[in-house]
Amino acid sequence: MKPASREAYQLMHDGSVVLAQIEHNGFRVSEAYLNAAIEEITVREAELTAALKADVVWKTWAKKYGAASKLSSRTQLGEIVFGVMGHECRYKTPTGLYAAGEEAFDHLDLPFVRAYLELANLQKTRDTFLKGILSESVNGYVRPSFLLNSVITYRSSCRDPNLQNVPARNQQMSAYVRKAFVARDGRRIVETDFSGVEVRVAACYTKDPVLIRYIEDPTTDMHRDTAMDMFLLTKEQVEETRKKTRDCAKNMFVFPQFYGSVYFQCAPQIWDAMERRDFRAGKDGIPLRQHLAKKGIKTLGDVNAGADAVKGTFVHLAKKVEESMWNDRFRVYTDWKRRWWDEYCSKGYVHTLTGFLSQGVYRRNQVLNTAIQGSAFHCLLWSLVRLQRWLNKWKMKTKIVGQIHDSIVADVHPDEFDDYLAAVKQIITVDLRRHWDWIIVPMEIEAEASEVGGTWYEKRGVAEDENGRWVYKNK
DNA sequence: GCCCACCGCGCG
DNA sequence: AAAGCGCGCGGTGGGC
Repeated sequence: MKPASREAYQLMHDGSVVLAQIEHNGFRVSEAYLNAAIEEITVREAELTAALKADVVWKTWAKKYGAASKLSSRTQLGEIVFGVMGHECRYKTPTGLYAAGEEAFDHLDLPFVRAYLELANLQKTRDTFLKGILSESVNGYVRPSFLLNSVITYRSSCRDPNLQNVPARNQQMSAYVRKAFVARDGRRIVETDFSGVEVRVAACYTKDPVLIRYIEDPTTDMHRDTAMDMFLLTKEQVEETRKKTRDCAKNMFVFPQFYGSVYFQCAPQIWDAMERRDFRAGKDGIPLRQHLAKKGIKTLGDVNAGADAVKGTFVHLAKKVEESMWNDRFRVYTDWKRRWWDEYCSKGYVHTLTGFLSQGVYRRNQVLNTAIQGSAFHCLLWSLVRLQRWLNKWKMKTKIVGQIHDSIVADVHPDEFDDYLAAVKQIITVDLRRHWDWIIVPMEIEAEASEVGGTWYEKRGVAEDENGRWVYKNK
């Protein structure tokens, strides 16, 4: 860890102080709720376990492992499904075992495995999250440790409990866990996020004009454009199926590509998602795989090592999309990647825009990512320091209770609600840009809030009305 | 009983 | 041929 400028050191110092304040504040949790939820899952676990053990697959399992049979063993699951039952194995672990994570079964349609994964998900919910939070609760508050000195990119980490991996994407999991986090009496949970801060910071490093345009012009959308290329759809067809096609392009292609993934890794997951989640060519369109078939793309194609992408396969299309993304659309970004990597190779280190030194042995993708990830977090950290000082200055009742890489969670007093959100907005969209002149794109926030006395699960989007009041968005 | 590497999976 | 960034946590399986 090396803050290489006085300013960088100051940020670590001030950041440590504000994170300590957040730890001291603590996040309120409901122990009664946690106990009830744990109990509920345990009942469902028994039912699901019984159903699995009545399945014919379990007979096969017992034949192979006998008394050593263990339903919770992924190693055994992989051996049964791929080894004994002989289903096609697409992924191996680095040590040569059958990979048995969820994506290893994406191409299969086995009821036993579906039920197995549902059970595993419930157990994760209970054992990692609900029990983990409960065991850290003291008098109804958890006080996680935020670390600023442990992460290679100069981000923070969080532990005991980790507030930075609380379920959000899966509805059931999210509901189970986030309902445990409650506002203090008479307060509202408020969460404010930087929108797309890593992409914005990447634009600051690379100065790619196309990326900057995507950020500045709200009528453009790089994920939509990528979905059009990837699925051979019109803009309207993508918009009509936005939640599926556009978000798939975003999460399974664009983001992985920014992290340094490659087409033959992205393609299989997208190909499976298309079928599994019933993607269509427009609102009342035909299934996407049929649509692609009409355009001459009938199969996934060979994604194994050394395979050539054959024309007329989806892998080939993904390869073309990748080439146009990096050689054409984001040409300047690509040039930056080459220069950044060359600089690291010749000097053995790089400096971040926020004044930190990244030195050590890195792979290419790590070097390209480290500075961007760190600087993006430093935008949040600097804002957090400013926000806490503002709360102190005006002796506000509101307390910051957590931080999740690019978002701030607070227990906000209703009297302070509008002022608090106005302050966050001012700090992030105006003050931050004044403080760092390397920020050459706008910064924006999104805000969500619960009702008074609500939970972290109940938060809904809020926006500023013409009178400066922050109200719930449509419905 | 403890330690450790590996794996899978939650988040940004 | 290539092989997605950064974390924390719990379980398995092997070893002592």
